[in-house]
Amino acid sequence: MGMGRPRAFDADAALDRAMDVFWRHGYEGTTIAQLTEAMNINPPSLYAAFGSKEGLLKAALDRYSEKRDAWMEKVLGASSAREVAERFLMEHADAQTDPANPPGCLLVQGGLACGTGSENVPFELAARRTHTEDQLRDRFVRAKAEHDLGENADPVTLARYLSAVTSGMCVMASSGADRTTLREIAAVSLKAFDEQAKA
Amino acid sequence: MGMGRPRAFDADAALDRAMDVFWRHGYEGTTIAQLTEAMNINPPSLYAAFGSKEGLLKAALDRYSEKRDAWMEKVLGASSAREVAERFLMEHADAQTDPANPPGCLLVQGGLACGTGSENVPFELAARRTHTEDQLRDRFVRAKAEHDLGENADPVTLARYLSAVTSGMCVMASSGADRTTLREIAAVSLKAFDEQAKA
DNA sequence: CCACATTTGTAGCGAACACTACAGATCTCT
DNA sequence: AGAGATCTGTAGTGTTCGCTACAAATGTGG
Repeated sequence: MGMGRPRAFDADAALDRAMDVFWRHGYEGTTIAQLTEAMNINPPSLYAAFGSKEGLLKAALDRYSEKRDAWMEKVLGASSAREVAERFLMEHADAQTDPANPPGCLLVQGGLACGTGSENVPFELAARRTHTEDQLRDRFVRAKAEHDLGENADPVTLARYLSAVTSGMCVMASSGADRTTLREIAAVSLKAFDEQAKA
Repeated sequence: MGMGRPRAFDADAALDRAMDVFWRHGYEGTTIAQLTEAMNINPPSLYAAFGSKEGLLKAALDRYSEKRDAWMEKVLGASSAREVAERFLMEHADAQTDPANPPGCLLVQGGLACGTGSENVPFELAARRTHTEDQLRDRFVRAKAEHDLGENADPVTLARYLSAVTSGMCVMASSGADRTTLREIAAVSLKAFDEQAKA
């Protein structure tokens, strides 16, 4: 008995293309048509190889996790906890703005949705988040004028930092983090503020 | 000439219901059917009052911003920058876990999508984020055993904090934050780590 | 060369989506 | 009371979604 016609595309290369699409548009914002076009295959090939749209996402996440684990090994291999933290944060900043990939991280962006016809919704949301950030910044500008903040403290950076932390808390809250957990994060964040504020 | 039949529902109350649905399922994950059921009206009433699904979201965001502005006024009214930061962070922790609302913040959750049939995708993503957090925690447990971290430093809290910051950076990166901005956030975050680590 | 197994492309399936036509109901104003 | 205006509920519209039936194409083993 024969072994059947061989697959005419490279599954790993196709997965990389799919990962990029999911990363850019989120799981729900991605359509099968976008995926098949990016992967250069037809729907039956996709379903034969990955089972379903969700199966394809999981395969893409597995591939993403492989790269991430290799990267984490480098981070965790630092000789001190302090350097682990520094590498983790800085490498994240670089990875999330790497022009070779869509912005952000697949594990967060995958849950976002920017489907066709509602691309301006994320824009609208971002604008309103920025508004809060601006309010904080203005307050810190005033504080600096009142010598309530150090000479080298930057109101823009402080406001951005607080905004980033609360956005991160959002992500964790949506994953089920409880109030105690979020308060602990807030308490630790405040220490960074104290250090930065007296600069 | 007459003024027409009066509206049979309270627009503000309906808006609150819509806000809850958007908050819980994200914009794209929300269907008109879910909205009309929650608002207790029929599609034509929704479209007559708000124009479109996106128009309804904007109206809900406006209503959300009103409440948020009132809340921010309280925060910004603190007498010192330090207390502004503390209130901002702590009130966020509480607001995002307020059982009266869905978890998180509408301005972030609104961009998420948990449509019917893919509720497990956010779950899958969260599990993989937790994996990274666990790797960090284990590394910090080791660091503590090696007296590389203070006696009172909590590996779980430190790992959670770093995870929250990087998730927040994701949200900002997806809104267009550049590398320099993210590195500044990372640098500030590191100061909190230092303070916490020597505890 | 001939069964057999698997992939590929075309074409289209049922379901769900955002949205609306239409007719009857309910108001205000004269 | 009657005319004009707006809302309400029913029942759809066309489109797009994830997914698949089917037949032709392409491989292997006997």
